[in-house]
Amino acid sequence: MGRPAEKQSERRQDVAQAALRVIAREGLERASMRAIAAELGATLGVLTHYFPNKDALLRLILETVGAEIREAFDSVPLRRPADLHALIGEILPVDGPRRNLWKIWLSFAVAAADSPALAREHAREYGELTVRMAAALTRLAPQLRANLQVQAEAETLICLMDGVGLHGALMPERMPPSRQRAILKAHIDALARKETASHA
Amino acid sequence: MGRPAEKQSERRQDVAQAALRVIAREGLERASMRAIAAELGATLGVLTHYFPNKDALLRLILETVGAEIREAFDSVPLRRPADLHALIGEILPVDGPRRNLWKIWLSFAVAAADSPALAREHAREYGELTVRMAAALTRLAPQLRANLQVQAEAETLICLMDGVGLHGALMPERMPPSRQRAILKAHIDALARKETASHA
DNA sequence: CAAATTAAATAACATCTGTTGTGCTTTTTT
DNA sequence: AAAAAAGCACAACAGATGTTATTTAATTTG
Repeated sequence: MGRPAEKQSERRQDVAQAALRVIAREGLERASMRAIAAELGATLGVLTHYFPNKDALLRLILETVGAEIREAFDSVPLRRPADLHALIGEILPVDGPRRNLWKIWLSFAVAAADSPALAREHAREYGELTVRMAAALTRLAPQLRANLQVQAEAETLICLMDGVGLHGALMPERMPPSRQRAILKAHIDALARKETASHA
Repeated sequence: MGRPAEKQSERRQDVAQAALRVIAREGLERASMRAIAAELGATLGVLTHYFPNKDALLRLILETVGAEIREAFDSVPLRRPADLHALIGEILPVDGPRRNLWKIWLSFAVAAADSPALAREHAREYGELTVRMAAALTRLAPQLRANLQVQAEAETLICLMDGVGLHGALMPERMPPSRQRAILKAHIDALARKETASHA
């Protein structure tokens, strides 16, 4: 009863999936209504029937991508600090599908800068990711550095992932999967290193 | 004599600056030829006279932004590790102009994913940044961690900056300047901490 | 089975896009 | 001063875009 509870009549998702394929293949700016309809093997009528306008369609796509990222996050059980390696391996753009997901995600991030509606949705998704990351670090806290600031480290980790993901998705030659993993492994290992009590 | 040495007849730069203002204000996708011409207080004739097509104009803009970022990089003398704080303060999206620069930069990063011409220019700029960062760390090496891998740490630092910059530029409420600086300060301080000899 | 709702195709719209061509004015060159 | 070139405005183009009817077919409801 909390949320609007719009009915998601399957076909809406078909449209969203077709749109995702177009965006992944040709970019967000070339994902026109007609291109999406063609990808679906249908006509504009379908799109206009299920969505009041293009913005509504784009919002559903953003939500869909956000859900996929959240699922990837939740699919990894976090018991030991080393499990964070599996988590980042599940999320980073290490293969075609994941590169596409990142590409789309970043497209929306940029587009959201000029669209309040998208920006709201986008900020919400990031909020959920941060909460998840902070929860993960809290759960692992006993096995991490003693004086670790969970909230701050969660944000840092997300920023580092976004930076590596940005390079990995948009410049794969310069930032191949091996280097993506190496960078985040080094950072995570530093979190798990209990000996040093920092400078203070 | 190394580079093509195209003459940059001032007016070309005027066009580029007008385009930059439009992109900063309304986003890359809404930066049409006509919008740029209007911003310049002229007509389409000016643009078509100085540029063979829109792509050439966009490439000049990307190059201009890259030059600004490089200048910011070079404006900070790096003698002590703490100077890195000043460097990141000079580059990160901590105020309006710099947020705009990042927004434009990220727009091009995403657009480059579907435009080979832009991608080449973009990769070149990133190459130069990485070289600069690696050179900076090499210069500071004697005052940093003993077993520090310069190239790897330079890439990590750039990724972290890009991640923080992405959040700072596109979601300023969630990533204000203070937090941007805090995140990078923590990372840089860890590089400068000489005591710990790591795990090996 | 009839009526009503849903699904989808088709066509038309006004607007915006990058590009091209033409002509006028100013500046530079010879 | 004559000739040439550069700078730029203006108009027109073909095509794409989101949106809005209008119609026809399929499905559900009574």
